[in-house]
Amino acid sequence: MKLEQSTIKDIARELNVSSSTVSRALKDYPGISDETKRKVKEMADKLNYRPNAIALSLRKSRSFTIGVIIPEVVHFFFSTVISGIEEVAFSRGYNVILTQTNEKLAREKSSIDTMLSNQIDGFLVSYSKETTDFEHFSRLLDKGYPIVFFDRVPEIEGAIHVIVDDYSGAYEATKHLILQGYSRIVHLAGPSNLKISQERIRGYQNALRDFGIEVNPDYIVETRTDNEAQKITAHLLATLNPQPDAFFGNNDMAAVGAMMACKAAGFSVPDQIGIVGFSNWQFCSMIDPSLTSVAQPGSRIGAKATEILLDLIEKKINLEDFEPSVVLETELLIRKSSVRVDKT
Amino acid sequence: MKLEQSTIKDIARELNVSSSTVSRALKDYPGISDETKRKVKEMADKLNYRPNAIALSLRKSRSFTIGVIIPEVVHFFFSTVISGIEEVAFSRGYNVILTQTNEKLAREKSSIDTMLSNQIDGFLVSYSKETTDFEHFSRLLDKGYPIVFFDRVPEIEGAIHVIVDDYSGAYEATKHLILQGYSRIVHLAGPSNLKISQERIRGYQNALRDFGIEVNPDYIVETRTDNEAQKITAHLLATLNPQPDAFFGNNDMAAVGAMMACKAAGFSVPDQIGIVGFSNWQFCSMIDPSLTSVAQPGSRIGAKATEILLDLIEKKINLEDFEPSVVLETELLIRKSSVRVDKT
DNA sequence: TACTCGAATGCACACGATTGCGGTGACGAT
DNA sequence: ATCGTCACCGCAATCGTGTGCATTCGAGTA
Repeated sequence: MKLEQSTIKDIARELNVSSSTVSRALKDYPGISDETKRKVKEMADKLNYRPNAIALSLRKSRSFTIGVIIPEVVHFFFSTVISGIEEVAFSRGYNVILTQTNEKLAREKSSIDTMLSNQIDGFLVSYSKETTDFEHFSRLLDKGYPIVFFDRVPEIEGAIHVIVDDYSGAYEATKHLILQGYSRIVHLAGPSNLKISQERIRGYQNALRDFGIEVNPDYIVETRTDNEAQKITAHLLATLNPQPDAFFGNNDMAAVGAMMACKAAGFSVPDQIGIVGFSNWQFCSMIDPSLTSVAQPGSRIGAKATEILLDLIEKKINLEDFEPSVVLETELLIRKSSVRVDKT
Repeated sequence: MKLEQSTIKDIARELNVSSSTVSRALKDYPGISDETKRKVKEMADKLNYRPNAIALSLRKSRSFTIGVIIPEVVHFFFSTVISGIEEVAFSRGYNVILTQTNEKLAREKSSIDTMLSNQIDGFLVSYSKETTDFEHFSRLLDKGYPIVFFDRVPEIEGAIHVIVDDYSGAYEATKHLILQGYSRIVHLAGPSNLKISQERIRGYQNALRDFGIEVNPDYIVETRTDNEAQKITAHLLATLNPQPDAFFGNNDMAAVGAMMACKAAGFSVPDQIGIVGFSNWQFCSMIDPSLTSVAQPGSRIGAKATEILLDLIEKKINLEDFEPSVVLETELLIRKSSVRVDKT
């Protein structure tokens, strides 16, 4: 029932030396005889010694732990980001402590608090949908706390971002639909307080304009939950005039919802109605027709954000002379849901 | 640029009292005057004091942190488990530190090492596919370290498990196919060293037997990666004699792969070939035809495992008088892929 | 012999919080 | 004047590790 780890003192006692000697011997300090080093290391091995990271953290005011704050774990995109984060953190010897906010601001704040208590070395944050005021972040930034935001990023001066090029992703998706002959394209948009939603709307609008299609505000509809896209689409199909012939979803769930609604209403996809999603979730290639989607490199986002954060922590880079925003390219993966054989 | 948190000493200095008094005042110890308590708390507030969890951990040999070791983060089932874990841990004041093994044994071991260094209070583990020897776990158990295994569980004496009833899940799925009139049912099985795979195979076999259908070993095929199910299915359709009329996948990816292969080969699902998956991934209801699947309550598994672990850590329960295995029920969600209109 | 010098090692404190034990001063009782 | 009591508070050790400085010891030198 004893969980006792052996400590440096145990080794010291066994060998009748002081703990300082043991500490130095283990780290190959000069000024310790080879003989002693050998004996210490042997004994450490024998006692199955593991340095107490907690004690180390206390001493160095460094925990070698980074805190990740995300809205939801059960979300394909975020899970890939986490994976990227974990990969880089592990390889550089850092631990990852994880919380999800479930899109709640209160939870976001309290997570930050407990992480601060735990002396984490830095934050990786994608904030909640409820978050409109960023004071709790800027306060940390002012104190010099390393934070890297990803995906959902606040407009705070000096805050470092890692994002995908939502604008051009949306632009390319919309352009693709236009080139396939669709013209009455509905955008099922995301929450308007998120910059990513705004950027995607902008990309959508500009693509339309560039091809001489008028932007109709009725064609931009905000969907809040994952499930309501289907209902909304059914409603739009029944009421919009002229009737839309394509749907561009802010995410894949919305796009799939739209697809189901179209099918249910008797339209064929892609012949009558084209559909494009955003995120390239796993199921895109599994559904019928397979869903064209804008791929976000989630794992690369996580990896890149983590690299920057750790560089900041280790002072390899300075906040001042650092490019505050890293933009990763998206990729439009064209599948069946948006490719018409007959392009009339 | 100062990250300095204020400490108990700072409060003490400001107020000209000793740090012990501050500590006691903050925790409402008796023997401290109300006046002092008030002043201390005020000052703590003013200095934005946050207790240093690291120092506390060192003192109490408790970190209020649990370690989660899973094969992969980017996996619908595991992400729901993580979500459940995080939920319970957060509500009980624990941190979650996360690593993925990517199915590598070496990574599993090294993760355990760093977590031990970090003095975590207990482990939640689903081991890697490479893991066949459990010595690194049983050694910890022998030392009295709290571990709760979930989903993939080792056969170690005294190890606590939280699993779903894979056997009856598979049994019900197979039974459902049989009742729908399918009889030549292929099982696309998982890695045979995992108990969950074995249990699912057993459920499949027993259902067949109970309905008087002979178990044909050729109809049980192991699929190792997520992507190969499609190829394997195509091959089976071309070579097996008699030709199968249903596929029961060890997971949803395999089932979808089978579905695509069937469609590609010109069979209609579910009329000619029935398909059932396992896990009830999000996309099950989004594909066409929607996929019948055995739902695993991932989030409940995570939550339950965490509750048990924390109870163990807090000695609310004893290993000795504890039911070592918690089995959660699965639920067969019947959708279109397995329901024939014409049951000939 | 006395002195210096370098190699090897120990002492003591720091990191931040907790806690058993003992100290201080006021006050009342004898 | 002495003692006991009580409320209130401080001292110092502790957790495990790292590190500046002092110490020890033996060898070498004048």
